[in-house]
Amino acid sequence: MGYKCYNCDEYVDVPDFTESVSEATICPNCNSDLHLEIYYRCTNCSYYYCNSFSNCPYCQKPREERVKLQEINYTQVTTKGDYGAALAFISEHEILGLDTEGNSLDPFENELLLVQIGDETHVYVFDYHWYRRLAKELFWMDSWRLWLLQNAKYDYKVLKQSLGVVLLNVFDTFLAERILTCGKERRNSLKELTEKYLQTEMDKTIREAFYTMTIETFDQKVTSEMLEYSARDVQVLPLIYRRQKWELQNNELTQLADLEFDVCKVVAEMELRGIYVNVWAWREIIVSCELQKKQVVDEISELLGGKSKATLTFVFEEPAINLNSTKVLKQIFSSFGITVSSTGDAELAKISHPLAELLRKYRKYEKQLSSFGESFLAMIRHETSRVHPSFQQIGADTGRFSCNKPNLQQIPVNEAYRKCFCAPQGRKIIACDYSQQELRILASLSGDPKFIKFYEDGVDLHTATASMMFNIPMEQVEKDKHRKIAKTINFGLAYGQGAKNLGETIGVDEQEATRMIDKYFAQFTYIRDWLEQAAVNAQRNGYLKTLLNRKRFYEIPEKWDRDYRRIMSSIGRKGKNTPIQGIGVDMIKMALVKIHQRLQEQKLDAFLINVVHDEIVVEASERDAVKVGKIVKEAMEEALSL
DNA sequence: GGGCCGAGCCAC
DNA sequence: AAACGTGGCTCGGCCC
Repeated sequence: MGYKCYNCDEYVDVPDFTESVSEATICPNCNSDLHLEIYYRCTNCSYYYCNSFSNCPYCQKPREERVKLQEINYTQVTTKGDYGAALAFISEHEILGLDTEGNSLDPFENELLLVQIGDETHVYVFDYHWYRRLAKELFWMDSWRLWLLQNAKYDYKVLKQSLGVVLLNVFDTFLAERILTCGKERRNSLKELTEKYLQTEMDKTIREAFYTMTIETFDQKVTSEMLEYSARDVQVLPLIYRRQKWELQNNELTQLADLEFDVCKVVAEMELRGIYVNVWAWREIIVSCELQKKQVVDEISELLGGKSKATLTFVFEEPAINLNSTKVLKQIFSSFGITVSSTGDAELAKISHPLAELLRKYRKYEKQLSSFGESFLAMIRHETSRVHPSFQQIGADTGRFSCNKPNLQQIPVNEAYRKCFCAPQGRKIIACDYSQQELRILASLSGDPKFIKFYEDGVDLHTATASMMFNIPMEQVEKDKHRKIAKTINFGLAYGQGAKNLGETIGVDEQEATRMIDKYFAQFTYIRDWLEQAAVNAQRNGYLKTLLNRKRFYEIPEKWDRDYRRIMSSIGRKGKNTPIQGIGVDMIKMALVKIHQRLQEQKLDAFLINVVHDEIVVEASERDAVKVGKIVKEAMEEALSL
């Protein structure tokens, strides 16, 4: 690939001119910047080229000029005439941008101030005088209309919460961009999308003015500038949509995008519903934790008190020593003549000193009290008496959800905590998870006949693996010896775990662990080969795909990078894991959509409340619980075949 | 006093 | 030298 310097017309050869090129290259002739980030993609042959060509260098098709934003053309609906014109305009268009403005990002506190609807030619802005009427008279759920939104989850929640309106077909430019660039730097804001696709600057600071307003002060405070910028947010949506749609089609990602857009609505509903927490039971855990923590702290004080002031001066400094500080802990250990590189649990376990043991206990209670203590309860909303977490639908680059405020995907497995997530009076919780989902995916992807047979025969997988590895009959497999090793390897597999780490987990040296791994792979050659091939593909191609074509990019370092080997081996491990995790994601997301649809179709008193990677949680009335359980099970099983 | 980052630890 | 994938939360500690 080559291009001309825009300054001196020198022709420069550049190895790979791709979408991801962002840094400017210097022209060897005149030293001016070549601005590689300005690129065009041929609409005929998909070839990328820079702005020094007026025709595609590959197929000669004339360059398609960048979309120029027209002057913003908007109407604030203030009269019946405006309203009528707006409704007529909307009913004529099957693809429309949609956005809302309010005074809070929290849908429970948000006061809806504006609803903007339109396309690149015209935007109608509805304020509180009109949007309620609009909500009644506009058929939002028209199945023939596609709503374009940036971060549809938010507006879906706001519209449902404020106006009781539900959107049917959505295209989310935020999610579309995430799908197109997964693994690359995240630049998904409307401002960044506008810069990328439309080469236009967008000022988002005006938005902040809405946060200072209420419906009462709206009429006095609103300015034409604010209206104009709210309209601008909608104007750009159809333009961005067209380019993203084209990119999605080219990458065979349309099906995946449609799935994610469906999931988006499910997630919005899930966040609005929230999940019930038994506050009383939760507080019981806190109280018992505090008691036990106090005991441990007392024991530690006693232990440290025995040291003389001379060697432990820092211990007696005010305020009392901070056991949460790793710096202080290291000092304390050194005063006992123990040097530690880390104060993590694995290190502490190796130290045979009463302090280490006490600290491990202290850590446990401290973690429970800080992350899962009163701060968790503070997130319960008084409006619903439930916690309403925020799910990031493609939070991880593998496609997995992430979750925060609170993160319901990291509740301790401890029964006491899990029991707190119960159903309110007269309702039931239904939770289903895939059994050994990722291992089964690996078995299927690799096609390993021995592994698959284990599953078909329904034997205990880890025992069978051990029997095969050590060449002994199943009956002779010892649980704490052979099976434990097999189980650890099975789980470490999908992550690309190495000998050193395996050795530490099962308590043997690195050499011995290497032998174990060799024995394992000697039996399961298909798995060995598949994992190796996945790693190579990731390193060679710079991306990997799942069965639904979900694509994750890897940034391949330059060969001369001094971290080249480290980064490449990391990409290899990610490559082994990504298809496995990613296919798990495809499955659970398909199941979510199916469950949501069927619960609605059958008008059951039930709704989704949580999803934890391979587990789906539904809350249902006692009356419908059995039916709902069946639906969840069936939907999850159907997704298995993808 | 807020932003940022690493350490440590919770989950799958 | 590191060598286990994907996240979020809280804390200490450093910087401005």
